Amino acid sequence: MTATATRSTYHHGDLRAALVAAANEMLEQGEPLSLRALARRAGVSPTALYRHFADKEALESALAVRGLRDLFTDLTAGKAAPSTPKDVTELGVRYVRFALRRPELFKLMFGRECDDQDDERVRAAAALHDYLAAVMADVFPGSPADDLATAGWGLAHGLAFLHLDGKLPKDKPRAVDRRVRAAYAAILPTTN
Amino acid sequence: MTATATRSTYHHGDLRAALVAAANEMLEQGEPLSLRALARRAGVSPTALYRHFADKEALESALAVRGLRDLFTDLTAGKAAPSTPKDVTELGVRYVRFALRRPELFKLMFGRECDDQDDERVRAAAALHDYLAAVMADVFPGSPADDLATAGWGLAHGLAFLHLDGKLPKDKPRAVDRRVRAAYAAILPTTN
DNA sequence: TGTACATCAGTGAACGCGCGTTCACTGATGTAC
DNA sequence: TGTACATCAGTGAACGCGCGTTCACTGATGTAC
Repeated sequence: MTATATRSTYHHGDLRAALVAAANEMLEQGEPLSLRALARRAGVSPTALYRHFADKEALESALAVRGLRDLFTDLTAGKAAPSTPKDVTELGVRYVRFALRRPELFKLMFGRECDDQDDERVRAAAALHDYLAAVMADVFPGSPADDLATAGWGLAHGLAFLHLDGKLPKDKPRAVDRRVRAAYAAILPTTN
Repeated sequence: MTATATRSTYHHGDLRAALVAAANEMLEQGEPLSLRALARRAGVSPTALYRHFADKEALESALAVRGLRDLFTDLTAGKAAPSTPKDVTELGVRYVRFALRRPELFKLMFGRECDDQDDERVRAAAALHDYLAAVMADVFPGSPADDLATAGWGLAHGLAFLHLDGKLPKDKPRAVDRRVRAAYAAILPTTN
């Protein structure tokens, strides 16, 4: 199933999957995404990509969808539904961790106007947003859930980008976690 | 004093200032910054820029410094020192407005690892950060001012980018203001 | 006041680069009879 | 079971693009005597 399975055949086997995997590797290593570089990494001619993606934007959209789903999974995995302000804080911590672990993917997902023609992408983004709003409504009943969700998301997003772009120090992951927790603690209602 | 004052002379008069102004125009119009496009807009050969800036990064740094100072001015202008949570909220509103009014400049200032060799730039960024921390210490005495400043900044920054990148609707400026206010109101301690 | 000359601020052509994309193609695969 | 042929998934060369930057240059300016 891996890229090596059908190695040395002219036909690749599952080039599309291999391309997505290679693109993710590049993004995780902080390399900017270029089709030519991607083809090089996948050991294939630049033209071959066009068998599987209409153009660069289509590839990026596919990656963004995958990223949105991964983020959603990261946020929801392994925990019961968040029910306390502390749980909300941990959501923020995970959000920032994701951004720092996969910086270029994160920028690809969020750091540009997105292609709203892509249904899958719209749905993946909406799922994320709805989930956050639902959590907030649960944790802070009575408050306007939408405003809280916007605030909670905005804070996580801002902290993520400030770290990503070197405006807050990101050298030590533990220190980043601590800073995120402190920020949420300083600000969330009923937390202190 | 404007670019037209010494028009049609071989020597420009004040090309450096004209370049910075033209670059600001480009950024405000959402055009990506390229030296060649900038030269075109300034009506000058691409080589001429190198009389005034060592390279592209130097130009960008100069623009970022200017942007940081403008933002600082925007935040502090026309008001007494902020003293209430409401004042803090207005700071956030102004921050987001700045980002939406000058999107490319904002991304230039914040949306990348910056050149910390540039003393002016480091100082301008520090001034901003110190100011926010001081305001927070004033408005919320007793709370850990640094954490609050990080949170307040992070929230403004996140809301700015979410709007900028189309994750929150930015069509109507008034609606954006309202959304920012609501987010701060939902979250700031002692505000509600 | 006029001239010689250094300096300064531009020009125009050219460089090499990596990019996304298109073109005409060919080798491998699968299917119908 | 074997063969003919359509289809599919790649290749390799080439396109035009805008970019940042360098080079050798020239026209304008200012200064010393």
